Amino acid sequence: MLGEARRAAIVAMLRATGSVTVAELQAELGISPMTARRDLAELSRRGIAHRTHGGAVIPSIAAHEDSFAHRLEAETDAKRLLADAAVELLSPRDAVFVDSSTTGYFVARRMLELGIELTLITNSLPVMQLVASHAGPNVELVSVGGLMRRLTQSFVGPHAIRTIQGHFADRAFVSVKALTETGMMADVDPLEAEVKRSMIAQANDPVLLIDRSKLSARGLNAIGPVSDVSLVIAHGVQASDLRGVRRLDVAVRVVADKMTGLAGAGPG
Amino acid sequence: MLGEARRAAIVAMLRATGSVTVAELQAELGISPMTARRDLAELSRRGIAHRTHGGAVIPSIAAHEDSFAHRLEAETDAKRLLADAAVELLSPRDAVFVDSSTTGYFVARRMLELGIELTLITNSLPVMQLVASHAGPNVELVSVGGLMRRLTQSFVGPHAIRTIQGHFADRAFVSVKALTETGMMADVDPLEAEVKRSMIAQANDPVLLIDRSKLSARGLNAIGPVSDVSLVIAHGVQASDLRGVRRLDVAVRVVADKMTGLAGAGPG
DNA sequence: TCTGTTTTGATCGATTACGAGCGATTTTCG
DNA sequence: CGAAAATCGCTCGTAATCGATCAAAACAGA
Repeated sequence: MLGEARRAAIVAMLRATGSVTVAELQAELGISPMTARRDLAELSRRGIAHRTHGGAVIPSIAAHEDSFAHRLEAETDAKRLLADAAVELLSPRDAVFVDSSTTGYFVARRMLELGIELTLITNSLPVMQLVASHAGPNVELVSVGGLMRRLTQSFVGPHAIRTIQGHFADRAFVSVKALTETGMMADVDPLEAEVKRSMIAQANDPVLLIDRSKLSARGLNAIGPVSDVSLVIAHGVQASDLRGVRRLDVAVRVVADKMTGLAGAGPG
Repeated sequence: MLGEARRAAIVAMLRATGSVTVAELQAELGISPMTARRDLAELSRRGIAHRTHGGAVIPSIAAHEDSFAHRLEAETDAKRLLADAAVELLSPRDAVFVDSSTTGYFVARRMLELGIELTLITNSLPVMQLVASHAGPNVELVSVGGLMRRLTQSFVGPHAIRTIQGHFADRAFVSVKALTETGMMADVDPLEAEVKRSMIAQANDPVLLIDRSKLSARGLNAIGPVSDVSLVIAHGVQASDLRGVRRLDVAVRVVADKMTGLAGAGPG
């Protein structure tokens, strides 16, 4: 039996029941456990199967990879540091845009912890929940309306844009999926990209927050040149990663881990 | 059984009933209590489940226990009956306004329980949370934006109005604080009243849901005559209470408690 | 046939999942 | 409020699984 045909059979079994075990493959296809593992590894690499101990499941079962809850777990320290740096910029009674990134969620949480009096404008449902349940009475919340995106728990679309354009804010805290070498900000979802673009446009001092994980991903939908923001706060990136930012002469602040040195490279 | 498949099964049980216990998992899946606990801990880490003593619940239910439970506990039976009657009016693919009343919350929950495919347009944060965590993929959610009112966990103001006016819906389910003898609907908060008025205006078949508790209160801010809605569904009211409604010749359906005979037919 | 490449199978130390024991904690109930 | 019951989760032993590595087999081209 040809390798590719065998893998196709494995895919068929996966689709049928939602999962396969190595032992099943051994019995069903007459192959050794090692070959079964190699095939599953290959299918996992292609994104067709999600490898687990003893076998594999179809990705949709374990697809929470990109869900909000799962993203919260990744790079938590970095986001906390970014949030700390971000809230330092705030003054009482500021109006602030916060987007639907997990980094934005951390920023909002830090704001509430410090009890700063301000107005929050967001398209993120988790941020709304946060404010509704944890905020003191001196925090105003404005929700951007629109259609809900399940994956990111956020609201997008024309109504969201119109509401954003109806507000002027002192600052915006935005995080993007990708930052190219030419200094373009981009995101995977076009509607989400539009929201971020509008927030940046409607804020006096838009701030871009990025950590290392953001630089590898490729975003397809351009948001705009990084020169649209007045400050970039970064964590865990190398100088070469910020080439595009430097080229456009945007102020950068790099936050460092706790004890290892201090923040504040570059103008800013 | 594969670990991930087992956890997927747990998630399915959670979604079906809203909660699971360790003992249930032990019986249903044939696993040890320790494994059940480990799975629940993992799902909790992913944000899919909220751990409790003896088992776990869906996160949003836990969240509501703090903020919303108090109002929800009042007149629960009445609201459930109203909700049952309300969802009977729905057809697949309807677009529906739901306001920020607790009755509206019950209606939304009943819709999701029945898995009806529809588009929900709401200004209620709890309803949004409900849809975000409980709804299947065939439910669309549109959030009305605007300023958050802490007391009712809802969004109001000009941006909310504009978003509502940008939509036409098949139905609207609205509950009001007061219904006068002359047939005027009213509410205590002017902004909230404005939202309800807009929802009624933008729906083909607006429906007013009222229980006895609504008739005693006095609302200061007029919403409009009850003749603006095409149907009133009431519970626990006496004929005299509905004088204003009858005067304006609006269709009324009175839902009765379980076994005591129904007005307007239909299963209660 | 010979030789080089690719695929498959077997070995084995390391890793991981699972279940049982048990003291600590929480809940229930008198 | 105190005691009993249930639940929790830490720890450890066992069993299954994993994947790196190397050898055998299948295959291709000269």
